[in-house]
Amino acid sequence: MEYDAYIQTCPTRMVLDRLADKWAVLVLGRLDDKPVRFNQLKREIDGISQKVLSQVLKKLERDGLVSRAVFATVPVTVEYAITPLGRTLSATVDALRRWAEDNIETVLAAQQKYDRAAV
Amino acid sequence: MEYDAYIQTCPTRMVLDRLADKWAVLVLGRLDDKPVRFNQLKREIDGISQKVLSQVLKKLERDGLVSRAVFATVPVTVEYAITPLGRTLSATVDALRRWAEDNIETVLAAQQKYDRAAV
DNA sequence: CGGGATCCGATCTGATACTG
DNA sequence: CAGTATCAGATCGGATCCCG
Repeated sequence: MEYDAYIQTCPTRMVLDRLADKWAVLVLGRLDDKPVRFNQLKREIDGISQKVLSQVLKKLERDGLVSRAVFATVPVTVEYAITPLGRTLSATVDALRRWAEDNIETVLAAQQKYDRAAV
Repeated sequence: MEYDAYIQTCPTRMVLDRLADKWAVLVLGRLDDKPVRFNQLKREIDGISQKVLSQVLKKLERDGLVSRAVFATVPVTVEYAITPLGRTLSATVDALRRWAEDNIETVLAAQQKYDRAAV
């Protein structure tokens, strides 16, 4: 209720709120290569429901990170593509991806140590 | 149920799941300067409840991103600090922060355009 | 001071069904 | 094909009370 207003005052929080949706990151990553259609995205992103995918795409489009193109074929074809703005964000997220891959071992080790101590 | 098992196979998803918690990022950012005590954190991070703060700190500690030091004062003092590992992640997140600040105008403009069109 | 335990309403999700 | 609408279940988050 007041959070929406508050969020506008903090850009970082806003962007993080978007990325907080892990699906958004996966969708963006998937679109980074080339435009993809709705059901193809659904098939390629393991575990996402069509409802959530549709919601995520709408948010990404609203933020100007993804574009939506409709082709008047029968049946209709809709292609989602990453925008130049989306691409710059994607590049930034890549740094995070690298961090994750580089440090996953360390994190997993820390978790195991923590869990053993907690018993 | 099976998601926990799945997540282990994808480092990026795991790290994103941690950062997906917007509070985690805020806590990490706040600890980046210097160690802080529990209630001080609660006061400084606007809007967080003590329950959520406690949960977030536990997760960050489990991941080895934050350390917890207890001092036997009366009453007891607990100080949370960022670890070297946490610091490297924090640096990566900073890139995201910069992207957010640099592009917030563009994103807000896109949102307004989208909302006008949707009417 | 630094939390844990509990209750409870708000939110999110998945599954299913339907449409242009 | 590309979605929207709906409903029931799971999860989350805040508020409150309590303890060492």
